[in-house]
Amino acid sequence: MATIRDVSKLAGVSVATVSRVLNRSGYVHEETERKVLRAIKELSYTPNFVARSLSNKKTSTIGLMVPDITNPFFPELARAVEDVMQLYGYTTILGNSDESVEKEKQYVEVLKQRYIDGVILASTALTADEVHKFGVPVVVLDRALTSDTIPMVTSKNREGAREATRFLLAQGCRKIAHLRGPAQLLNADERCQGYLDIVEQTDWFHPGLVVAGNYEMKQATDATLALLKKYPDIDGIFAGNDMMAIGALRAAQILGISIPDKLAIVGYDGITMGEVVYPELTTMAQPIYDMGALAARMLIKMIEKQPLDTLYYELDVQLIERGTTRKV
Amino acid sequence: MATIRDVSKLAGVSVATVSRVLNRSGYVHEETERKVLRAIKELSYTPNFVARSLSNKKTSTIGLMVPDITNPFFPELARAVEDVMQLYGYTTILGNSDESVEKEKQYVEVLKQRYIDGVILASTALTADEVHKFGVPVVVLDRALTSDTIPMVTSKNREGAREATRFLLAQGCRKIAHLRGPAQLLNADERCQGYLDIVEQTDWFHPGLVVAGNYEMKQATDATLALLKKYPDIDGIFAGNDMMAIGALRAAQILGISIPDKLAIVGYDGITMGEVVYPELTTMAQPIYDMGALAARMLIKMIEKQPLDTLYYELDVQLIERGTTRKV
DNA sequence: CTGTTAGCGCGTTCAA
DNA sequence: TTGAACGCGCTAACAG
Repeated sequence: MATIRDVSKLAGVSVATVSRVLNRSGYVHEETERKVLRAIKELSYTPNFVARSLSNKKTSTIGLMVPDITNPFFPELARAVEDVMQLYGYTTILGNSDESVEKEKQYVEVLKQRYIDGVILASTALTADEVHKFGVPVVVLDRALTSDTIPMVTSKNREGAREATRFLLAQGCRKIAHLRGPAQLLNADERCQGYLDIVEQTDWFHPGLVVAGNYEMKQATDATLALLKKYPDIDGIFAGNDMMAIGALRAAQILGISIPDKLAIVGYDGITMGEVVYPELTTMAQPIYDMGALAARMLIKMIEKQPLDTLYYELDVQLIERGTTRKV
Repeated sequence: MATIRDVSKLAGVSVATVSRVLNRSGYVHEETERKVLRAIKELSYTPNFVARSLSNKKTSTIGLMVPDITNPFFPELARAVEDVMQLYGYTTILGNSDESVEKEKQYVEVLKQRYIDGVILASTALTADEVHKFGVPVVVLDRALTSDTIPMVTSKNREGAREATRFLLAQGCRKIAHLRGPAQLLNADERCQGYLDIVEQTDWFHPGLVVAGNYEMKQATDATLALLKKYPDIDGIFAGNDMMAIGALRAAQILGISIPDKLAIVGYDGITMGEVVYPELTTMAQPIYDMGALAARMLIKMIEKQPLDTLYYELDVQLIERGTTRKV
């Protein structure tokens, strides 16, 4: 690998000059620039990022922490982040935290040793304080922590949940249950709240219609089986995420309940899996890709010290009507 | 951030000595070591990887190139790679190539600038020659290129396809079709070959039973719709991957063909999506996680200049019987 | 406009 | 067993 020194010799100039044309910093005579460029081409020189990083303290590398890339919500997010980063000349390091606060902190430490420029935390369980201590630019994605100083992007969980529930009502459902997500997660709370906003005042509502879940399919299947056994007159289910909605669908299929005629189901997320089940899942879709891309853009701005016009983005969600609800 | 110099001052020794205890290289008096360790702790010093990399030419970072992390086969692979890398103190950079040879090459160049230690290429379209030119350790995963000098891990595609087809036969299927993968991919060829090995000599076989596909669901649905219309007596389908198998299942559902009674389906891969459809997909499962983990281990060995006992691993596949085939 | 030189933080001879 | 000093490749003053 040729170095900047080789180039400077071949071009008959100093390394500083080469550095200048490389970084478009400072003045360089046109003629000189041409010579340098020619030398660069001839040696097929490419600057060494590590050396540059050492003096710069900038690596053009960011970290993306997800709970588990295997969880169907995150690949699309990761894709979006990577796409944008790539576009701006950044490289992205992937980390799985398994929802463990410890692993997450530890990972960030490792990344800091490597002079990482910034971090995107998807679905973190960290507190705002802990995040501040990192000392590197951070954007938080999805399951937000509560803070008005940390840049964040989410979707309109509560409003989306309301809309989904209203939709079920409009479909003619007269007893709607909710499979809620894990208690520690803010977004699970918000979605549950949205559901309650709509149904709490109805004459048929009672707390037994809200069932605890963990965002996973298997558990949701079992829970739904039990739920439908106890309350056979339930004719609508709003699930806190798509995986649980699919779990509910599975339960209905096991019980031979016809979907969507006897039971309508609406999920939340808009992951691809909703399209492979049959009937296909009606869902309140988050703009997953957009969320990732936006977070990436925000982070880049922070890294490059540009001002953020908004610190907190709450993106719109959109109902996608498919087979698990009736056409109206 | 404290530097090695700060530590050396506090401990009253030279930076060389600190370096020695840090890397367990050379002799250090026990007493001296204690002093150094104490200073390190006191300053909560942690070595700067970038500086270390510059003199080392080693970054403890590897690149993982996948066609698209959004494709359900790859998250599990990525997870495995990341887990192992993490375990050995490496960090992994994720890249999506979109199957483009150009993007892939370009990405590797970027990574080389960053002194990446090695690369795992999942499903590459590069030739052996091109890979050699990289000049960094490489392990190729999944859709192998043909070369006996590049370390590689795959699964027993041909044998697995045979077994899957035989299984369908044993189920009593009397006319089995095959949805094959893209022509450029070696593994698609191998799986198709395996299918042919079994059925070519039967009296019912004819080339019309092999249908071209692209490993995607939508196209497989359409293809299957057409296929079943043309040959209504098909009672078994072996798909080149799970997504196409799910597409076939969807086609059957649309046509109201009862699965598995009238039509049995077997996929290939063992991705999680096979478990969310109903009936659940019978599939010839690859040990995806193991493949990723193995590739990661191989790469680490190469990086650390340890000898590889085997250059080419072909892991066993395993039939997972689920709902799209009858119980025998 | 251009060159010299001092860091960036750490590893590694080479002497002592 | 320890320390001084140079090199890794590049950026950024500071002089000219």
